Amino acid sequence: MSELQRRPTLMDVAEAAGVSRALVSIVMRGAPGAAEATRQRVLQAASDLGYRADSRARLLRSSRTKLLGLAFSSSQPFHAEIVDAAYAEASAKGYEITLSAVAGGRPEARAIETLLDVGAEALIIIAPTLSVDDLALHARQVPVVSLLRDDVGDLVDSVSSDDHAGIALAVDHLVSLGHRRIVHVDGGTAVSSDKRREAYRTEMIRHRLQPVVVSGGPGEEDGMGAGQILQADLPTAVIAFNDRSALGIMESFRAAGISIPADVSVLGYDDSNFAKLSYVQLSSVSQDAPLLAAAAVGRAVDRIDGAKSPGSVVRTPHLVIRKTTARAPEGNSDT
Amino acid sequence: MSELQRRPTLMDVAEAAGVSRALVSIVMRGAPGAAEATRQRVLQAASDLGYRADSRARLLRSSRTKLLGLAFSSSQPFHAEIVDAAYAEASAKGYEITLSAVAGGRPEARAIETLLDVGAEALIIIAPTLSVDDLALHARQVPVVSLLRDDVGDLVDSVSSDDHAGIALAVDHLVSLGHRRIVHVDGGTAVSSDKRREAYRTEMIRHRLQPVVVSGGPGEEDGMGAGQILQADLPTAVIAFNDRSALGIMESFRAAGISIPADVSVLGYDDSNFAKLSYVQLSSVSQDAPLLAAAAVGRAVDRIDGAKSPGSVVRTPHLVIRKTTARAPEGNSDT
DNA sequence: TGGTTCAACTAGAACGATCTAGAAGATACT
DNA sequence: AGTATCTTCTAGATCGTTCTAGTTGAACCA
Repeated sequence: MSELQRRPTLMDVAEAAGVSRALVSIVMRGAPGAAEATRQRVLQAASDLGYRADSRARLLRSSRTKLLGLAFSSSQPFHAEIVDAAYAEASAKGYEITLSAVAGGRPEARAIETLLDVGAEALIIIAPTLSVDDLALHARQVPVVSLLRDDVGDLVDSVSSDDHAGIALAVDHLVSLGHRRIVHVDGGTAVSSDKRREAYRTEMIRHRLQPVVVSGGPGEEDGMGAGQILQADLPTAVIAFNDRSALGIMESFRAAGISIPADVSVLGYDDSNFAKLSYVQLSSVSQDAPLLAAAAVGRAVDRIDGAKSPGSVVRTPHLVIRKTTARAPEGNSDT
Repeated sequence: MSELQRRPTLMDVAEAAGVSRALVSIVMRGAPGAAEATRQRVLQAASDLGYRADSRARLLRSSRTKLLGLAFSSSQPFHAEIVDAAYAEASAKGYEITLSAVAGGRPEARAIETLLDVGAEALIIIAPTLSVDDLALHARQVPVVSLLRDDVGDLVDSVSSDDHAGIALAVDHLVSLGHRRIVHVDGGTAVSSDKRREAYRTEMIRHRLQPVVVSGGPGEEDGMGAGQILQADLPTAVIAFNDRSALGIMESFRAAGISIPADVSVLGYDDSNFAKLSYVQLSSVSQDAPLLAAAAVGRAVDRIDGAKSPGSVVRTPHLVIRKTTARAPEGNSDT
């Protein structure tokens, strides 16, 4: 019944159309050098046979794959947003993207192997955890672009978001609303947690305010825990490490009857999809996934096309104000 | 400085080791037919040169890619869970997986093209939206396994979860807790919404209870809307189309001061990652992503290895009871 | 001694595309 | 007419592997 027939080759199409292999190749690539009539005849034959070029053979010969390898972590919603955007950008530049996920039992190194095996011409790695040396090793073979991490040595490109600027936006926004007691719930050991914490400290001091950091983490649970601690001596505003943490903080406040933003303002980071939900409406610092993705794809393509030296691109995040931040409550002065 | 050097080939290794190309090939594949001493010499030369087999050439020749193509939707967290599990299962069976995402501007057809282009030997498509005819078309070329959808004709395999059994579990559970006024908030136009709604109806009738369906959808917002409606005449239990909808329903109840599960029990569907969160603790019907993924990969590999006819596998979901379901409140009799 | 068997190795043809160089035929120019 | 030029097409090499069919030489046996 459903037997798998051998895949037709250039030769089959050539015979069917009564021309040479080479000419079929010309027609299929849309290259110049074929008469219009013949072109039509060949295309007809090809579609009759259900011909589809074997990319292995094609790429073996031409050594161009037009393929960008993208390694991401399947458990991170933010990565998924970047993946989406990368597809769009790549296809606009005439490239395809192959994905490889870093999952539970699947280390980054493995994901990269796979990408190279299918012939990616460049690697885009979201938040690489590999050592600088390992990254450099791969960079000798193909251009490597690191996304969301910038301390990757000078052999690999990096595209990242300016954490300091993001936190500065957050602090400025809250200060301009009259807040003075602004606490930061940090990301614990998560990537870029250190940067954001330090940025928070310097920005607070710049405003001549007292920085207070409560330790947290990247998940809702971490936010919950931090929220409990904060209730003992409630500040007027909280800057969370990310949106998920913010969600936990808010949940803990709500359970205690603390109202947001009347009693306390909460600001997230990432502007994740769920921040937009009607019942969340979380104000957040947006890293703008589409822009980051576009920049990464752009770098990768430039490098493939011969741009000599790697460089680093830093994008400035922006603030998305929704319903969880408001003016500081009256008569709440600090130290 | 960082110039990309030409990738070393079998020939280079052969010269370095002073043997023929063929022998190097034998050694690299670990095939029998080389003396131990030579084998070591070749391996040494290979690692000195940093040799890594060109899979395009290899696969062109052997016409085996050991590659499974997996198409998924990047915006669905549940798909991500399946992807994770599929990786593990595939590598246990000696296969690699290439991913292709169905994203905003990127239709399923495009994703499939890409998978075939890189040489996938079989296609696993999560919740395919393609027509039965289109699927059959691809199935003539490679084995195709449909995940989470079973009406796909008899040329393609399907692995799905038994929606009727899942809903039956849900209804039975609530009935056993003494609930009689159980409402279903459906999934609107979402895939398998019809099936779950019908299953709910028959199961309710089987228990001689009055089925009541409120129309909803797959997102939190849809749940919110349905929650508002339900408040007018509160039932003792709600079965949501999925977890996200359940979350919306709960949020709407909470805002109205209705307590869960004291006043009303809420049951989700999917057992998503967030259902486990400490402040959610949602009871839910689990479709068991790892099992589904394993079954799909298993089918794909069997078909590649020559299993003749496609078949369909249906897995039975199970119930995960957490904190949102409890005994029905006393003295709340129905019609 | 001469034949068989076996392990260790190699030459060269695949695989299915692209690419280079050139042939054949039509057209234009002097 | 003779030649240059352009378009359309083709033969054959090539990419880096694997595979088939050997070849070589040593060991074994009667």
